[in-house]
Amino acid sequence: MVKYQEIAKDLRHRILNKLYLPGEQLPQEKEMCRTYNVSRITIKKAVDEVVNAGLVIKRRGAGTFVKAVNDDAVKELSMVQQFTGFTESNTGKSISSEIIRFEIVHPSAEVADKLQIDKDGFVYDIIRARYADKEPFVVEYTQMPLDIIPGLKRDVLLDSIYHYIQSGLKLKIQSAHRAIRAMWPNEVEQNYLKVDTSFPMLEVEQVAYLDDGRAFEHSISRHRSDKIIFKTLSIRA
Amino acid sequence: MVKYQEIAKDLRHRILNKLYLPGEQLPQEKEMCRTYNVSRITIKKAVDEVVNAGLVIKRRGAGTFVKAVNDDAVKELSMVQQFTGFTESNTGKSISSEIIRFEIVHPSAEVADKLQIDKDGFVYDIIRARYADKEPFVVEYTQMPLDIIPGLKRDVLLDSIYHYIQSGLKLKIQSAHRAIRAMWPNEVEQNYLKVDTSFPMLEVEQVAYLDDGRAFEHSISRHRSDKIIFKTLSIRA
DNA sequence: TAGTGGTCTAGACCACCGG
DNA sequence: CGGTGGTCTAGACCACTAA
Repeated sequence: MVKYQEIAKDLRHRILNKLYLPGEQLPQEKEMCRTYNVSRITIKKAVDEVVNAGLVIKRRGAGTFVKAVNDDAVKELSMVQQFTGFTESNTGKSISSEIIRFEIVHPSAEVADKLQIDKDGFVYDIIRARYADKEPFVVEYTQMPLDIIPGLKRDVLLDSIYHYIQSGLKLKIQSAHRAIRAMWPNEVEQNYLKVDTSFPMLEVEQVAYLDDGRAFEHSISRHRSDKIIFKTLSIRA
Repeated sequence: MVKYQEIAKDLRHRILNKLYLPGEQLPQEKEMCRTYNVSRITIKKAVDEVVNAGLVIKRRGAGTFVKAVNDDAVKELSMVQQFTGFTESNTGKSISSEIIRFEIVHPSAEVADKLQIDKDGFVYDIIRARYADKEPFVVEYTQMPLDIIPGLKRDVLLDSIYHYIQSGLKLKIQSAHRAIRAMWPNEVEQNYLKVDTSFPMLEVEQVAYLDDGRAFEHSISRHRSDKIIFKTLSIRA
């Protein structure tokens, strides 16, 4: 691990352990340079990481201050920093999947546009219900281009597609663009998730990208609203 | 505007105008240094802005590449960069408010904890219904500490609280922590938003912070699900 | 192995905040 | 006004990718 990450980790720990209290000013950047024996740009990069983690605030002309974030929120901030911003009530539970549909088709015009691929190409068209300890919590509709993700089999769908992409195909996932809405469940979701017509669902539509810039997945996930919360942190530019 | 922002703006425009095509490699950093006549760190900071805007991807050892993002998504990315990530179907409409409740009370234990204030202090307790061209779209439940936001009056609530905080009180808003869920509407929401018991709602719970680190607002907004989409972009660390 | 972006330095000047 | 963080330089070395 490089210097600025080490320093950022140290600052996070000091804040979480209340060595720096909410509202308190952190040491100035020049002083930190002496403390950690690094240049000022390195300190700046370290502190910026902690700003983006939501723990502190910088003000030109004034200093750097610890935010008054409550303890529960702080714990979740470390989660938000992960790739997904989801808090599912599934931690520690065993996840399994049921395959509802697994076909190869031409993409719809909409999906072809979102994935920026040709309408004449082929995509997997997958529908899965996912279970945590045999409790159903989400139905996922996924399309992925055949030529980017070759060799998909049923056993991969039963396990984790993302694991296959990263470990099996050695591809790297870079980012995801998401849109979140509330919805009613359709008939499929009512059946698999065991909810009635009026039960509210949280829909997450996602386009995900590899580190070469190609879109490799379009998916729509319809979650039972009692099983998921989406958390996010926005910092004003 | 400083150099790296100018360069970032130029790169964004080139990508949006297809001078750099999806999948295409951008000029290497050293070449950009010559083109823009700046140092490499400045180029790095400019390109990082474009990465965070979701338009390009950097790979050590390989280069910087334009993401295959579809045009609609690109347009919305510039919106996502704003403070709020919301796409309401309200652009260009006149927003008005109806005050349902406006009291000063002691905070609940939960709100006191989330705002990190004393339970013996006072907070405004506000409930508002908000309209776009007389169409109701959201009910907001807001608590704000009296000593941080003094002098709140009914006419401010009818207009914009955020405008009063920034222009009237000269305070600066730094960040917001949000949790998003799907829900049924309660009786108040059913009445004001003109929806029935089973209509799904998108709830956004928010704690907002000033640039001195103090939490100044806790709010819960219940949106008609047909009037709002929440958009977000996550990039893997 | 050649070429890419990632990290880091030591120092300079600037914009902004607060007393 | 002194002190803060913001920007920027010119250069060095490193880690990683791809051929």
